[in-house]
Amino acid sequence: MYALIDATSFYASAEKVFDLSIRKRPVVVLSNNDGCIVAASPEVKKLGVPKFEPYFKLKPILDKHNVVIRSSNYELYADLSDKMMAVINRFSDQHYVYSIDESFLKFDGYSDVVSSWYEYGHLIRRTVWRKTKLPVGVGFGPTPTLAKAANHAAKKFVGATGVAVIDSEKSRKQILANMAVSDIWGVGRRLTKQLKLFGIESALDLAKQNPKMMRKQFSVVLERTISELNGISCLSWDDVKQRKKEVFSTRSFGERVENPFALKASLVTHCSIVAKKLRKQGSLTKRLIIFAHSSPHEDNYYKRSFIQKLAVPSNDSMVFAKQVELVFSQLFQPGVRYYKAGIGAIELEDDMHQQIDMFNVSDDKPELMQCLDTINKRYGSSSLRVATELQSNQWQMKRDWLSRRYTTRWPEIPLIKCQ
DNA sequence: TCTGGGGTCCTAGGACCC
DNA sequence: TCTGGGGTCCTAGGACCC
Repeated sequence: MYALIDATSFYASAEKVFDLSIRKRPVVVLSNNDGCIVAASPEVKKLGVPKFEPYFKLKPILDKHNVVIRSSNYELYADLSDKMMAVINRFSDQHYVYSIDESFLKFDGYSDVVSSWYEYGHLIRRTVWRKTKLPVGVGFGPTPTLAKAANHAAKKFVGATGVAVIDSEKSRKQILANMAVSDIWGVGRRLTKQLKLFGIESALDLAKQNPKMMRKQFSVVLERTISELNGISCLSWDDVKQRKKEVFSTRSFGERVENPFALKASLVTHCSIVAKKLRKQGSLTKRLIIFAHSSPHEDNYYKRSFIQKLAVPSNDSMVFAKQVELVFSQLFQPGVRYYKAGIGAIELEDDMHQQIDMFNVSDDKPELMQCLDTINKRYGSSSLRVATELQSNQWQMKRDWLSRRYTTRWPEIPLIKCQ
């Protein structure tokens, strides 16, 4: 049995944890740079505000309903996420954190201990709420895809209680019949449109299709989804937990950047972020993508990108930074109003199975990186940095409605006023 | 006044080679 | 008589997710 647990409108709910004055009010959270709406509390969803639309387009509606606006406070969300995951972790010996607000639990041999999954789900919900003041939904199913579907039912169906279980043919059919195909994990806009041509509207319609035929017509991915919907596990636990095959760090700028120091500082910062992610999952990269471009919404769109092959696979921040240094004079074009830049690591390898280099040309300093990670983990992620990152901060993002970082900064700790 | 997220994976198509 | 393969690598763009 699998469970999928996720927080309801996580960012918006996270904003409400320490700010009681907005607990009952409609709240939206904007993406980096206050660009788009990325989270909306249930009160806002009722107004029909679409997600991922630019904020400035929806401002009139939001103002009209007196909606609270917040910038992404990623430091706060990441910390609350850690706390939430720590609580969820108690409920199974197999736990995989799938995203900042979602995680899978797997239960092998729990049937003797758990008499009712439904009750168990509510126990999880209550415990997470008591410990973190975050509302979560819990879905159980025999495959990851069905657990996802149950989670959807737990939150969206009429009379939903926050927990739903698929543990019989009856419950499976009932939930899938009431679910649109577009709500299935892995079925997006395009596929929905194509499936409609086949008369496939509900999740159950899709589940009834012949997997082999659908593979021919569409893809292996859809074949797997169909099997999963029928309770046949295709995504093994290891698949779900698979290492990333590529890792990126990109950011658009708060204001257009024309200063080369600012552009370089941003790229080197992305190097550090990517390298850290690689070290965390135990990977090395053979190739690095380095890119920067102007706004695609403006005239004279300018984009350059470089693919750098590394002599020896690496996950060293300094080695990556050196690659930026190598291409920078070709990358930077004076007069271009840069809008966004980033770094990507592609062609990843396992760092445990590396061939030793005969000529020892590697510049990697694993001990230094380990030391850097340890210090940054203990004293905050920006304690120790590559000097180039600090040459300019003119590329930082815009965050006009940032809340306090209640749990990670002493000066911003919540205050309780006593009368 | 002007404003438009971030991450990962897959696929189609072209270049190039034998 | 008329016809013409298959593999690898690279890249851009798109699909999908949150």
